[in-house]
Amino acid sequence: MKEYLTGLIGEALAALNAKGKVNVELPATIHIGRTRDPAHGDLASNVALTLAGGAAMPPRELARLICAELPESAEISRTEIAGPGFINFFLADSRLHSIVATVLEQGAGFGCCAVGAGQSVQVEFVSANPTGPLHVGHGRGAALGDCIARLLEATGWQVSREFYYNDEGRQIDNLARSVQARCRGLGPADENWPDEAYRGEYINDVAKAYMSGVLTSASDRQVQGAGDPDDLSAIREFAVASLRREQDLDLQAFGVQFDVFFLESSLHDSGAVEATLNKLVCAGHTFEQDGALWLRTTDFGDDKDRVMRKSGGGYTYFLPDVAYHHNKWERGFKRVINEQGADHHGTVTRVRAGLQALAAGIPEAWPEYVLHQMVTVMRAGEEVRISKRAGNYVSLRDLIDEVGKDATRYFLAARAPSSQLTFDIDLALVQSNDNPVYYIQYAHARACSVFQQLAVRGLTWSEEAGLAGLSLLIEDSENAIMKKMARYPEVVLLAAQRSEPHRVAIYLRELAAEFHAWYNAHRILSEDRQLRGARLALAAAVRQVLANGLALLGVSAPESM
RNA sequence: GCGCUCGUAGCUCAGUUGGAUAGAGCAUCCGCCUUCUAAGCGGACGGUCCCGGGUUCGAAUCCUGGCGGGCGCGCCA
Repeated sequence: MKEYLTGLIGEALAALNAKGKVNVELPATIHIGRTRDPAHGDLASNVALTLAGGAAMPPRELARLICAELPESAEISRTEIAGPGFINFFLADSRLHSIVATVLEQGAGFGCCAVGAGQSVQVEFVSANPTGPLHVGHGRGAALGDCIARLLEATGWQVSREFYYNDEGRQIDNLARSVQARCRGLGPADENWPDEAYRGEYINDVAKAYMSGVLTSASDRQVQGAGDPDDLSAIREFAVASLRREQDLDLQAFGVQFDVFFLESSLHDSGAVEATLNKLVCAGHTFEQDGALWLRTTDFGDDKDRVMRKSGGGYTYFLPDVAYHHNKWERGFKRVINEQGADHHGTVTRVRAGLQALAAGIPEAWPEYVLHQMVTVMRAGEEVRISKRAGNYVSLRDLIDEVGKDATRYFLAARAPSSQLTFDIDLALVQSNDNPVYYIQYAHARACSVFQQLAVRGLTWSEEAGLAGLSLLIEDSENAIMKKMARYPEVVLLAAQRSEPHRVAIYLRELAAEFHAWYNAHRILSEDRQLRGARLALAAAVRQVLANGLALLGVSAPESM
């Protein structure tokens, strides 16, 4: 529709030029925007404002000339000049009504498009190391990453969800030693309790399971407890599997699934880390200093050079990171989105610099990053510092158990990733009924219940007849709903393109509000059969759009509440 | 100190890449259930869009300088 209007305006300007009434250069782009206030029509253009200077006439005068010269169109009921010189377009009612038919016809596919068709994209998210249960911060990553993946799927992309973690290394050693200490009956208060050991109660559970020979299975591994407190390596294997399993359960409760679990250790085992190192050395971007091997990342925009191999001989985390991303590239992902907490923003430049140094033809801005700001957790008016070592935890699972999957997902996905968010546990519990997600779900349930009432009253409705009577929908609240529904595909596309799922959440709240207002003001099950039919068609369309949007957020759409 | 990021109503947050009178929810106050679900609706109250300059027809939005919060700056991951 916007393209259509720019075409009309272009024609009008060309005609004015030809007639010599004005002399302006045709702009490269004519901007058409949606109006905020219904009194300003449906769409508006600022073209007269931007061209007034060049045309040497007042904007309103130019706008008047353009309007007079606009070709006749059945799509537009009227135009109007407003404010400093905006041209407001009022669309024909038939145009507005057609959205109802479109929604019902496309069903679950309404809002989807094919801009990503034939292309694959990898979304990496959560990527928590198996040293403890997932906390609220991971939850935000899980909600955002999964919603971004769903948005990409809705816009035609083929999406692979990936979870990367380290199953060896220092953190994992520490985990193993912590479990071992528990196996030996030690507690944090004991003298021989290892330094830096994890104190959480879950460590004790793992130790007990290990000692009693439990078979633990995670989505990507399965290990039996060996029962030997001296076998640190067996403890490590078992502990990693146990915590992976716990995380699986957390993710499952949250409605998140992964296609690939990628182990950092596999990069070492396959020789990919060394191969990456060799390539970097051969490419001539490395140097030795103080016994360590450095990569000159400053050549690629970093603010300081980075060590790859320590003077002691081991590799820093930086090198496997580069190897991992090179691996992603070699797997053929021309597009990769990494969803991470903002505390990792330092790695963005580093990893990209490392990839550039490989000279593998990887674009400079690859991979993409979506960094969410930190979640601060408040309880009893005080900030809860999350510390694995202290066992001070606000686990994702607790949250799901207490306020529910839907409310938690909505809460964590409904804010822009770039905004810090405060999760007040007490408030979340007290106000769980005031969570906007229920407001949206309630609108869906209400729409469903109207159809149940229809059956109860022994009435019937056909979509065909309902659509035939759409011209009877003349109330302001009905127009508002139809306008809002027509926007849905744009919202989905924008949210997908910008990796901002919160746009869908905000939109759904607005649509639900329009629906509730209409529901309160007018009876859908009117005595008038034709009007009833048309309103039921509108209700069915709203129900569909709400369901589609909630699905993008991974939130259920209940038929009754 | 340097880098990234954010700053909008008492609180939590939107604001469609520069548009018209800056919007929601919660909280507070006043109304609405013998009629399709009151987890709802209508109304009121509430603003120095952190501050100062700049760009232009027009700035919460872009540029610049401050102030304030968060995060990151290790041969830790």
